[in-house]
Formats: sequence, C-alpha cells, structure tokens
Amino acid sequence: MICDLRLETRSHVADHRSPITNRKSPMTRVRFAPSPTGRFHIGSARTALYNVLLARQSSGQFILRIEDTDTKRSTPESLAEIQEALRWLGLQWDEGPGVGGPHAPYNQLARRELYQQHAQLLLDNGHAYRCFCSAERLKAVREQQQKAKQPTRYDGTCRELSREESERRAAAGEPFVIRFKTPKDGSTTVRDELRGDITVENTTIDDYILVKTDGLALYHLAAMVDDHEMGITHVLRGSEWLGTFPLHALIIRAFGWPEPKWCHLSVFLKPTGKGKMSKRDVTSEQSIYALELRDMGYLPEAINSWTALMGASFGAEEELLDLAGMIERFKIANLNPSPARVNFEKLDDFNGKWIRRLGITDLTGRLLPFFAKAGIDADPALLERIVPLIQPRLVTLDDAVDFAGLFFREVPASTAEALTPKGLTPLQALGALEAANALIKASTAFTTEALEPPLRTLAETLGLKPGQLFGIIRQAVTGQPVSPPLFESMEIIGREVVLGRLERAEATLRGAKSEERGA
RNA sequence: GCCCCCAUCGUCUAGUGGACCAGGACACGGCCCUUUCAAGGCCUAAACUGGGGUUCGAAUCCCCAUGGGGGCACCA
Repeated sequence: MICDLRLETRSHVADHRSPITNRKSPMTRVRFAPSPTGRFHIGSARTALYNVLLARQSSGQFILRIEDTDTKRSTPESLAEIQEALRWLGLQWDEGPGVGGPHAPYNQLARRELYQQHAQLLLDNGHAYRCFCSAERLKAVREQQQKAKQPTRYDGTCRELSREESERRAAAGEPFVIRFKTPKDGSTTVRDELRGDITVENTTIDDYILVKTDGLALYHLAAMVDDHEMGITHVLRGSEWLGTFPLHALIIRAFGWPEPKWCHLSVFLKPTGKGKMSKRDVTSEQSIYALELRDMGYLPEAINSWTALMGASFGAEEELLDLAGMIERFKIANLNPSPARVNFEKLDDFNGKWIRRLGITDLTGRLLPFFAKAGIDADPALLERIVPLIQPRLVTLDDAVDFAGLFFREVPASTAEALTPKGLTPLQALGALEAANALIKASTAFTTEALEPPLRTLAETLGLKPGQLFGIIRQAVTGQPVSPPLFESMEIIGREVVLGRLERAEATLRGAKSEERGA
C-alpha cells in the first residue's frame, strides 16, 4: 500500500508536467505556513525542511505563507524569527515575505477580502450559513455537553435559519459568524499519503466557524483558499491537523476544487515521551528553538540532518546528509507516521561529526562569533592555528572558547595541589618541573618535534610516567588539568610565555615546600 | 467524555508474507590507541505490546484488547 503511494506521488508529478494538463502550476508547489505566534522550534524546522526537499527534487517551488489571522497572538518578532531561522537553516523560500511572487501578498491578514468572497460563495451555494449565536451561549452549550459526556459540537440552532431571516438579521447589523454546513449523513473519506484512506462519519464533523464576527477568516477557510489559489500540489503539515483533515477536504469539495496530495507529519514528543514536545522538559543545555540552538553552537547542517531523521529514514548508509543528499533521497513513503521523541544525544553526536567535517578556515570563521561573545578578540590567523588542535574535541562551537581560551588570555596561577599529580609530593613535582623547565629553556627550537623527545626521556629518567610529567607541565602552562595536546599548545603559546608560566609554577611549588617544612 | 492517528532494541529507525535465532545509528558497557580530554578503531548487551485469526509459512495481512499520541476555540 505504502509502496503504491510512492508510485502515485511520482505519477502525480508526472501528470503535472504533462503538456495536456490545464493546471496553472505544472510542477510541485509546496508551502510552509507557520503562524507568527511564538518562537520557531525544531518541529517547524523539520516541516519546512521536508517541504523544501520535496520541492527541490522536482525543481518546484517552496512557498512561505504567514498565517497571521490570529491577530491576538501574532507578533512581528515571531515573523522575523521565522524568516531568520529559515535562512539560517538554508531553507530559502521561492515565494513569500521579502521575496514576493505571483500570488502576493503572502500573509493572510492582507488577503481577507479573498476569504470573504469565498465565504460568500459557500453561503450562496448552501455549504455555509450565518450563525448569530453569542460566544457566551456557545460556551455554555459546550460545557453542558461536556458534563453530559456528549461530543462537544455546535447544537445547530442557526443551521436551518431561512435565507430571508438570515439576510434580514445580517442587514439589521446583528453580529454573526459563518459556519460550514457539514453534511448531516454519510461519511467522508480522505487520503493521507502516509496513512492511506481515512473515513469518518460526517456526524462527527462539527459545523466549524469559517469567518469570525469581525469578518476575518479562520485557518480552515483561509488555508484552503490560499492553497488552491497558490496552486499547491502537496500539503506536508503537522499531524495536529489530522483531526480537521476531513473538514478541510469537505471545504475544498464544496468549492469543487481539485485536492492536493496530503501528508501529515508525525509530532515531536518530549525526550521523556510524555506528551508533545514543549519548552519545559528540556534541560538548560538543550533547546527546542532553532535560533537558540544556533546561539548554543549547533550547526544548521546538524539541525537539518538531525530533525530529518526523527520521523523518517533516507535509506542511506551514511546518516549525516547535507541538503543535496537529502533532496536526492527524500521520499514521502519513507516518512514515519508515528510520533518521535526528540533525542538530544544524537544532536550532539551529529554536531560533533559535522564540525569535524568542516575545513579549518570554514570552522575558524564559524568560531569567531563565539569568541567575540565571550569577550575574546581572537585573531583569526592565530585561531586558525589552534583549530586543528580542538576540532576533534568540540561538540558545539561554543565549546571552543573553553578549549582555546587559554591561548588568548592570561591563565590564572595554579595551586600547588593542582600542580602535584596524585601519588607525588609537591617536592617531587617541583623537582620534575625544574628539570623540565631546564630542558625546555635549553631547547634550540620551540617546536613539538624538538620538545617532546627530550621530555619523554626525562620522564623515564625521573621514573615518572609520561602522563605524570606532562600533566605537571600542562597544569603549569595552560592552568588546566585538561587541554589540547601539550606540545602543540606550547608551540602556539610561545617560548617567552611558556617559560614565564613554568617559573610561576615553580615558585608556587617552592612556597608549598617551605610551608611543608614549617609545619 | 467524544473523534482520529500510531505501535520493532532505552531512543531514532531498516524491514512491504519465506533471504530475520530481526540489520544500522545514538546512548550504555568493555577492549585497543593514547601526554590529559576528545576523536578514531574493535567488540558486547539490547526489540517485533498481548491475544485471536488468514496462510504451508507472519515483524510484515485482518480483528480485538492494551498502550502511546493528537484533536475536540469567534487559535493555528
């Protein structure tokens, strides 16, 4: 069955390419239609991504449409964030805000007349009716139904109002909404490309409100009108729309329009699996917002390949796919209809792998802003020398500041305890450090090749493991017990600074020694 | 309460009636490499929700149960 669906999708595309077709849009046209009512999260990012993948594999168009009919909750900040996030992710739209297009405007608030005309059409052909019931009464009815354990639906008071009465009351200025007149009997069958046919009894479909008292259309009407007007061929949207899917099909059929292919994407669940993903329920190290993840040092490549894989498979031996790779392999049939928990461990893994794939110059450029944010004015040329040392250690770009900060600022003096490895006394540590310092000072070239062999020999001479000796030097030079490779780091820090830090550490240990004697 | 959807390792998934004592990835554990931390290499452990059918044969098809999810606004 699913296999057939894939074939059908293909032939559908082929149909639109056919010269015989009289449709306005000869190729795949998809849309991503968010409402600008909050932050842009990874669920939206994935929906947008899948739409882009589908459009790009047939040189179709990806349309960004803003569903801002909820005037109470829509904000300009949210609209800006949607666009910024999409651009950051590399999901540029072909038509929509900022770029225009043949179906402009692309925000629904600016298209209200269009919806009103279509509502009137439905009123005229008997598929819709005016409802004069007050919001208060509706609420009371709903509560009563809830209490009686009945399905909560409009009770139909205004459904059979005569045309004359309806016109008269509207003309008299009585406020009204326009409702869809759902058939009372029979059933409706709709087809989801992932789930196959879904049939529901029409009695379970409410007489949904299409146009509010203020004359503004609701999603159910506006989206259907726009999808048709804009020649959308495939609708890939969240599965939260599955419940109203039959209604949407009914609306389209009431207009006599052809239906697009529908595909309802699974939702993201919280990491715990308990309920839909939300801001709560993730740690401070994690975020469900695209731009926040960006600021935490995640790459757009990582976000895309990660979200793409939650709820789908690409049949590739290699999981890390870039946009081109995903476009090549994306198939609606390979989407998974069941909900997926977000898995941040996998994001970390992907991000680290993407970072390791980056070229040194590319990575350096991406790192710079994170140093700036940390108040470090990193010299790009210097950073580029450091990057190979830290690249395999990074999970996020932000980690670079922790690993490489020591190259750009004064490191705090280490305590005697920190300078003394487990199993050694401060006196032994001091002896080792003095011997090492002498060797380093005497070294003709200040390079890994020149420094490492003699120090390795020294460790042997002192009866220390290389790790013990190098650990003392590491702490003295970097001020940290953990650092990028020691000799390469010393090379970059430079002879003068290294010797200074070694001597400072020696002094600390001498102090500890005299304290020891005093005690 | 009503409607709808979904169901393979802890997680994301492969699987489209025989090639499956179920494959991969993440996480977990172990080993190797190793100057720390990583990275890298190798290996272990880990699943078809249950019950009925259909069939010579079922993870795969059907039914029921159970579990999970979504929706039930003059939001989208």
